[in-house]
Amino acid sequence: MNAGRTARDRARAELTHEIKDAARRQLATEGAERLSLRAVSRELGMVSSALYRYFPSRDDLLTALIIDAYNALGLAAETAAKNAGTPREAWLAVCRAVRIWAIKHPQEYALIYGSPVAGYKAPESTIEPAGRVAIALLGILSQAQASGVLAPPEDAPEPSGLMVEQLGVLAELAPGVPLKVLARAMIALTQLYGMVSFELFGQLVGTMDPADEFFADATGQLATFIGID
Amino acid sequence: MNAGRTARDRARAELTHEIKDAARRQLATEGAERLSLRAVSRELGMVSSALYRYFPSRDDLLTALIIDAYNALGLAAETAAKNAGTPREAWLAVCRAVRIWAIKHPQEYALIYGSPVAGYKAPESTIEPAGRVAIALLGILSQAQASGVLAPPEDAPEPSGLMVEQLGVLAELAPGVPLKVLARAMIALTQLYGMVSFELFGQLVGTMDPADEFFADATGQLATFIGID
DNA sequence: CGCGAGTCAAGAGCAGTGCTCTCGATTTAG
DNA sequence: CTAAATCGAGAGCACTGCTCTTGACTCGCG
Repeated sequence: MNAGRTARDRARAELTHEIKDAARRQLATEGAERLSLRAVSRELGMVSSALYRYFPSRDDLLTALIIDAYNALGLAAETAAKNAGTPREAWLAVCRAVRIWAIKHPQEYALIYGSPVAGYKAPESTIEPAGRVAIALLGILSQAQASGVLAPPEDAPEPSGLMVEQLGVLAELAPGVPLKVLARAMIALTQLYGMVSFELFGQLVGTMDPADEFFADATGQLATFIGID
Repeated sequence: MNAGRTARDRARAELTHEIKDAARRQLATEGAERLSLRAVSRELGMVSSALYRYFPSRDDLLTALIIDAYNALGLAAETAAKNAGTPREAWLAVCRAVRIWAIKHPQEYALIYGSPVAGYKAPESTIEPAGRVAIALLGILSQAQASGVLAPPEDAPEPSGLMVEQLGVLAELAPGVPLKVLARAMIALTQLYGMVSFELFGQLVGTMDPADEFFADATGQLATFIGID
């Protein structure tokens, strides 16, 4: 617990949290690039310079929000995976969870999967939370493989060249899953985010919008494409 | 020709072009949200307020850049389609052209396919150039259908419900192409942009980066998935 | 040709931004 | 109890987008 810490430490942690909350509120209404330290400080009734005691720069505040967003999305994905039955249901549930979270938090989704913020360089600390969704999906594949419901399509080409070692990195997180299945999983993963981004960023207005049916169709077809029966 | 116009008109057109060029230069080095009207005006040796005679606001300048970017990408895609042999080669060539253009103009790609700019509402004038790549791909499908090299996979599910009329809009641009092929084409299209965005936005660093082989593999597999032999 | 209307760049100015530094007050730790 | 660390407040700097006014220039109509 935080009982061992001083009053100042607890106050600091609380204020840090309040700052992020206010920033998130402003993020939702104004968007990432209009997020203003001064506006946040105004909302909290403090002076703008005081914020710099908690976040050394605007970019650091953004980094904190980015990490929180990755973790929130990752948690949503992991929860969906845990509460599903068969591997196929779990895969589809994770895809749905990603989309639903994105629709519910469009600005935060844009923050992590949209264009990188102006010259902003993502620090090391973001890459671990950024991988949680992918890891959840790989875990489902691994489980499907173990329970024998993974039917690698014969017509899938065997990866070659550089891809062998690139997919090897993923294979460590999904032991026993054939490389050609992992290659198709990467295709499905990029399709998932392409589809969600298109929907959120208004790219399929006039065609597949609303995208509920298209989304269900696509994730289902790609699950089959991967070999999750 | 512009011979019929006055000296003032020609000067205005030229300056408009120079402003966009300078803005594009700054876009490439600074990113979209750090694009500054004052910096552009400084580079052109004029005063910031003078720019407002040419673009009523920063958003209007961005809109002009967005339209130019859509058109440049669309032109690249159409050129690739024209210079290819078989429909399958044309399809793959368009995919490659999109990726290459995106890599060569990352900030402009981010401008049109990244997160929408802060509260910026895309005007009507952007939707027509935005469709050029999709229309080029649909044209290839139509051509493949006409020349009999389109082999709609039997295992592809028949679209139902709302998707039927949504895909119907696309069907007008690709007459004769079965709806289930169009559904898979939309899957391939969203995958294409998801893959390119992931690569450009640094999302697959540590896994599939560099992405050349993965890109070739994915586009090839999805072309087959659609039924373009 | 001449002159009014339209167009232009320039400048000052407003409200807002991120960020730095200094200053007293408060709290912590030795 | 005292010295050090931390805190919020405030002033200030260099920016930003944008508006309004001013005086000069150019165009086209009569």
